[in-house]
Amino acid sequence: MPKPASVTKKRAVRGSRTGRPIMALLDLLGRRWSLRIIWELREASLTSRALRTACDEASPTILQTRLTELREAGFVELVAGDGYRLTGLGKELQENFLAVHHFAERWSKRGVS
Amino acid sequence: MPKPASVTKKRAVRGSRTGRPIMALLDLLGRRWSLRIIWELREASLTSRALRTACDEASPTILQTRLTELREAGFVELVAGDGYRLTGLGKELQENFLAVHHFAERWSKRGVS
DNA sequence: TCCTGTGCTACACTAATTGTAGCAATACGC
DNA sequence: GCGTATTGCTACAATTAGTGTAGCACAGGA
Repeated sequence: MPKPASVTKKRAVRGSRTGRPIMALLDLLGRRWSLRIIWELREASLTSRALRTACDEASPTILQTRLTELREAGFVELVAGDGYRLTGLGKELQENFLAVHHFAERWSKRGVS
Repeated sequence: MPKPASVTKKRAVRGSRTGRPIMALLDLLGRRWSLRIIWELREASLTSRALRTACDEASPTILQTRLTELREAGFVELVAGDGYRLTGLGKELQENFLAVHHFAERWSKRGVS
């Protein structure tokens, strides 16, 4: 059973002190693997192991850290027997990134010097 | 022993080897201050000092690194006498983030526990 | 029982980021 | 000329964040 992770001390999102939510979000998403995790969960829920595989065998330490942060932010949830998946809020965020995805395709086609 | 750290050695975007541009983009944007820089340049060009101020006095070392990466990616350019500004490509990317900005506002209004 | 898979953590190591200081070049006013 | 201020940018030690490997406790299934 998941034990309440009590000892997470520092997790306040940088920029949140400014009172501008975009700063807090930009900071959270600007941490390694955050965007990638949301991206990989875009279609189906994944177990922690499957997510690790999808994320190019990233370190479980940092994946676990990011998952905790994303869960606290309300973007991701852990469903018993089904692994991690996006919440409604997470799906909303992900949809905003679809545009970025399409942009990435166009971007890659340009001479990136 | 501390190694002789030469600057600007490795900057290939992680994930680019997979051939999936979204991975390369997610990795580039997932580095600290990348998203923030694009955000701060959304309306006007800024000199390096002004950008540093806008970015909460972030270290010039990393800002310079990110600016170089973003310039190589074609999102940002340095205009003599006018500082840094988004390119057409950068503006395009930034527009995709407007949706995320609006999302951030709604996100902050929810009980973030 | 022995497997296997899950979420998750410990640990030492390496890479990334920070903070402070400072450089060379340019442009001002004197 | 000289001082001074601003630009883009860099050095470097210290700190923080992330990596990689190993392993834990728990929950089925055979």
